[in-house]
Amino acid sequence: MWERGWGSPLPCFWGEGMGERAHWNSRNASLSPDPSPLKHGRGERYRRTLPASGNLAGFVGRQPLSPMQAIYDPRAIEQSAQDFWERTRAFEVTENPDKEKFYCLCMLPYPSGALHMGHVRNYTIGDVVARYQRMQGKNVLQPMGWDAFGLPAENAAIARNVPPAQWTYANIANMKRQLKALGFAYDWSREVTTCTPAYYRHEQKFFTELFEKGLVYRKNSVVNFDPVDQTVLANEQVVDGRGWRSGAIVERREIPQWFFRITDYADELLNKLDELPGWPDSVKTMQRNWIGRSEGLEIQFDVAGHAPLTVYTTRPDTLLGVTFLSVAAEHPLAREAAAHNAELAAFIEQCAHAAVTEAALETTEKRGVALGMDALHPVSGERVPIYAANFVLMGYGTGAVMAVPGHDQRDWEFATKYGLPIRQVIAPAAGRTTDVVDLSKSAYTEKGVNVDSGALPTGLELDGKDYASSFNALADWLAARGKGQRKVNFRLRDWGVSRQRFWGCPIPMIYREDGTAMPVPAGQLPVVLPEDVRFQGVASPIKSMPSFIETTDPETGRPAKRETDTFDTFVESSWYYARYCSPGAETMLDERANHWLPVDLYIGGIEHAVMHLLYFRFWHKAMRDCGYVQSDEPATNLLCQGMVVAETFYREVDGKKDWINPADVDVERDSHGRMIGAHLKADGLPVTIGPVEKMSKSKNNGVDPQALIDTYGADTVRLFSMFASPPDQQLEWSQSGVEGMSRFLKRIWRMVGEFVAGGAVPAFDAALLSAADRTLRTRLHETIEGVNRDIGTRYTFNTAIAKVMELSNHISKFELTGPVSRAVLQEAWEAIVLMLNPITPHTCHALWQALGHGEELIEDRGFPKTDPAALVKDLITLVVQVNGKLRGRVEIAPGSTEEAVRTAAFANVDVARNIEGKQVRKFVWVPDKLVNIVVSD
RNA sequence: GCCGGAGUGGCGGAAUCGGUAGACGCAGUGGACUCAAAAUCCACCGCCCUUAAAAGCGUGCGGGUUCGAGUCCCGCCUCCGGCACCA
Repeated sequence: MWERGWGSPLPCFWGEGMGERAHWNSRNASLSPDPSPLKHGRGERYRRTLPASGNLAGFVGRQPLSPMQAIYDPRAIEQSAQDFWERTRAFEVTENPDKEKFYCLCMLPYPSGALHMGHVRNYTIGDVVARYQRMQGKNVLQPMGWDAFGLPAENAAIARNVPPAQWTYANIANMKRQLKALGFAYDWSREVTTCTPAYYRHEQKFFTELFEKGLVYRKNSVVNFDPVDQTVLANEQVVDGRGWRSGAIVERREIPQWFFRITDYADELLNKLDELPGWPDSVKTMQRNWIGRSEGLEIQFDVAGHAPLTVYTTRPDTLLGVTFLSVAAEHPLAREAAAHNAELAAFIEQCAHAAVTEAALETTEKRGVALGMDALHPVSGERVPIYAANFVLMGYGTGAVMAVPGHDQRDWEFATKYGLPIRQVIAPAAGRTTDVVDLSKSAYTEKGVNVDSGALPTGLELDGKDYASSFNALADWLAARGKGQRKVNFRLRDWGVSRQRFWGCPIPMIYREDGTAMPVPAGQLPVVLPEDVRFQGVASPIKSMPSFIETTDPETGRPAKRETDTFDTFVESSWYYARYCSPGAETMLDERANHWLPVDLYIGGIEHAVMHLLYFRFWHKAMRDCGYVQSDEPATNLLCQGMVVAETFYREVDGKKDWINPADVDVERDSHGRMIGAHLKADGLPVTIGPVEKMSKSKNNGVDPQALIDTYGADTVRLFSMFASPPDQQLEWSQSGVEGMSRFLKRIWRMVGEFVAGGAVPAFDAALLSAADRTLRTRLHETIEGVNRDIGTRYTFNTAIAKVMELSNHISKFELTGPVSRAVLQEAWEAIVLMLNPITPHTCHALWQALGHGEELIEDRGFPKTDPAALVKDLITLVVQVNGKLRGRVEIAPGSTEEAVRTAAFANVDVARNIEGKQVRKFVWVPDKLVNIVVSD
């Protein structure tokens, strides 16, 4: 494990012997100290010390100021700052019409037991933005809560024989303590826990409202069924086609389930994406593709003696190329044909055990069996065979598709495999001369012009027509004969919310004696999930609990049964953001929600790009249509963070990899710093270096944030998570990188200490600035400008930190040269503390006091502002290229004319050498930036 | 399979609107301080050829556009996220 401990709390304080280490003022000893009176009785402060850590509880909250200790002691600093925030309720907010609001929201955590680095990263990003926005004078809401229902609690309950509720609440307590230790500026008075009736009662009520509006319905849908455990399995619980616990071959089963009509909102969910400029393009593109709006035709194929088969296609132009149809294995037609076809029956049986995920469907080998039935082509009247195929699912669309092997690659592969005819009816359009059509090698899938359509009925000419014309011709012709119609289709499917699990919100429905369903009346809500339960096996306890199930029909008083399924946990996470705005409200939301919504910045993992973020948008629109909110969209800006990854190490034992935590490994490097080997600390023997992968239990490469906080302090952990990479890319964990951040904080601490120990600060007077003072001020204000842009608009916290580091490097080289040099340094240090405050708030809370201020909330001080006068420069460096290659630099006044620049450029000795004896062809001038002299021999 | 990303020194990354590739940090090398170590401070640090200077090469691979490409276009490769019951 990580080395723990806090270094030695040396009784050594600034002003008592460390002063001569302060190199800038020791070099310039004659310039300081200033004899003028001290600002706030500085001298006295250095005589007070923090008590030894461990005795802090009695200290914090009563002493007015923490004196500055020579050694950077994160434990004491962080405890003191956190106590100050808690004591003053610094981050509790109420609606304030006089201030601009900013709602900063992070995706709420699942209480799995302990924080992981992904949480730390997510919540640090949120906290940096929240504190920064507060420093911009805004009224910032930053809440936190718990996505407390879910599968892992049931697994823990089964494994340890504790009720899921007990496990969940214990995890919440632990993780809340960890969040507080990281110093996040949350308004905890708004905390929500989704597994409490106080939360889910509103969701049950809203569900019944949606039911009354017709936005909820019940239909059959496929699940994974474990025949041994007699239970429904999540996709994650199916491993290689078997139940993860029982090992039984999983079966597909159709059971009735509740659905939200999210497809009613498909058009709005799609169109409103165009009005979300603050969302990443990648997420909007994924959502567009997920919704998948398409325009096509629904076409009927007659089947002798049966109802016609309806297929949907976006390529009706290829209709004359149809050589067979495919239906799902569960299709009634296939079932009927199987009655006297053993091969087909066996195939259907096999399909009943196949995985149901789209990925599995698309990647498993396409197979099929002929039904021995034909359909009639609606245009040509030809007989085309019908196949049962494993890549068509009942329930998605009509359960039947038309196959055009000449112009669809999947159909081509199927036809090639089963010897079905492949017919070309599309040829490259004029101008597409590079297209090669060789149907013996692959399908031609481009849109082109129709050819070889054969003998067509009068009034339907296709040959020579392009995609749009043949689409229209066929749509009209088929519609006139009742064989087809235009149809807008969506890939998006309705949202199935029924789960056959215990640890979820009960679906508030009642089944009457006649089997019809009705919602639980408002007066009888909430339907409370019993918390004190023990699992007998793996099934949900309420499914065999008469006290839960048995009820009465509220209209007739006759016996009735409750629904025992619970909601998908995405339901709870679809509206928590709104509930934060109305804490304690008797209804789901009250007027306060409209004050705070929409969320100004929503931060979370990219893995939620489609499902959660689409449900979240859908729910907001449904709430709007029920009168709960006024806005159309839940969040105006979205920031998706990357994963946290780490190196992996392992040893092979009997061909099995035994993964070793990076914390337990020492790495050897060669003289260039390349990693050449690693060995286990415990036994000194070598281990194999694996790839860099997402932190996970299975690869044992997770790093415990708590151990890092204990060793380095929360600010170091926060600083590292923000510095190591930009928020939207993956973050690679590095032990030495964390140590580097710790070094930086210690260095800043020491430098501020040395500066303060240098004595009083003269008043700032621009007229007295030396050249060096002016240069430092220019750098300072360039930094302020850059950091404002990086944190406020670009969200590139890594470059903001780099800029502050660069500035601190300049300060360490800065020499006092004028009467107001110390005033410039005071300005610089105050600005640095303010700029770093969103990222390392505890350290900055202490440094701010060290710089002569009282204990106060830095957020209310405001973020530093750029002084435009400080940005003005006398000379700038202009780059001179010859034929696009850098050959020289010239110093020139900003705003110089092209002629002046040309003269200076040609006068440069390095440039002259490179153009000597050559002819100047062109002179490219980019004002105040560069010139490019194009020459030839 | 489909959808969306990413690929730059030994490593994480910077280059913000097509204009100086490698900011900042880590690792490493040399030095100062120390009895010594740790800590700290100073210097160096893409590759290649060099005493040095200068030149050449260099942003996953192959082409293209441009005075100029990490950045734009076309075609690939590899890795990562998602694919509807993990959250």
